[in-house]
Amino acid sequence: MGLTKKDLFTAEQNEIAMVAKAFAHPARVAILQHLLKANACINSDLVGELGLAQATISQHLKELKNMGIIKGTIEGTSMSYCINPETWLSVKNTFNNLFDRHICCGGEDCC
Amino acid sequence: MGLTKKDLFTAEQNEIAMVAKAFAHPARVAILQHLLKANACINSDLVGELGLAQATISQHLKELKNMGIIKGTIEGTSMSYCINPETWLSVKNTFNNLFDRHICCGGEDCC
DNA sequence: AATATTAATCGTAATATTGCAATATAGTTA
DNA sequence: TAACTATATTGCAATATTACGATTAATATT
Repeated sequence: MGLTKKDLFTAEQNEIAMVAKAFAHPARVAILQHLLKANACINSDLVGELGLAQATISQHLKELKNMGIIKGTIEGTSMSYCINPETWLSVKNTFNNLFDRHICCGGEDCC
Repeated sequence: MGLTKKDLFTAEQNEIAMVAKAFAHPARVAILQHLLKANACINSDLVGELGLAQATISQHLKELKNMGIIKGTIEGTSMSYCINPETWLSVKNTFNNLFDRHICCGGEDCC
């Protein structure tokens, strides 16, 4: 059907899936990488940096902001976006908690 | 249009986006979590565990296998899936390389 | 006030994803 | 070899995502 059956899964599973979507599109990865490098930037910076239309960038920024992974503050005449440090750390921990659960293969084959 | 313009982005950005999709659906997260816990499992285990149809599970397993994040070996009459340790480590490193690029905010506000 | 500048939102089109029933395939067992 | 078991594939249908032009809104600048 194309409708994710969220009710079948745990809150943690839905949470991980939601956060992973922040990274699941190259434009959003590019935006995040640019923010990591530049510390902060505005919509028009990204329109120049990536080759996407202003409306498209704005939409990706909105999604990232809804996920809490970036935040925007009014900077004079424009909106300045940056990484949300608290969420960033939380996302890092969420992923590493998952990554570190793989403990098999202490040398021998595990499957 | 709904068509991701991959050619606008770097190989690394497309790679991260591709890998993130493994985690961007709760059913796939559930499958990976089950594999982390059980070490290995077969399609029918997952059909019982999650509430999805056999065909749907099979499709998610196929995607995860295409991404290289799991691998399947013939185990008697059925197909046994497990985490691919090499890819798992590589994905962990890819994400942490990104996570660790956030170095701002040594106490003061960064944006 | 008229005019830029900047970004958000709306409307729409195209493509992608999700899910499942039905069917196909392959190995196993009676 | 016929029935059974287990999984993959096919063929839809429904929903989600991506992208952009056009419009709107809000603030500066002249």
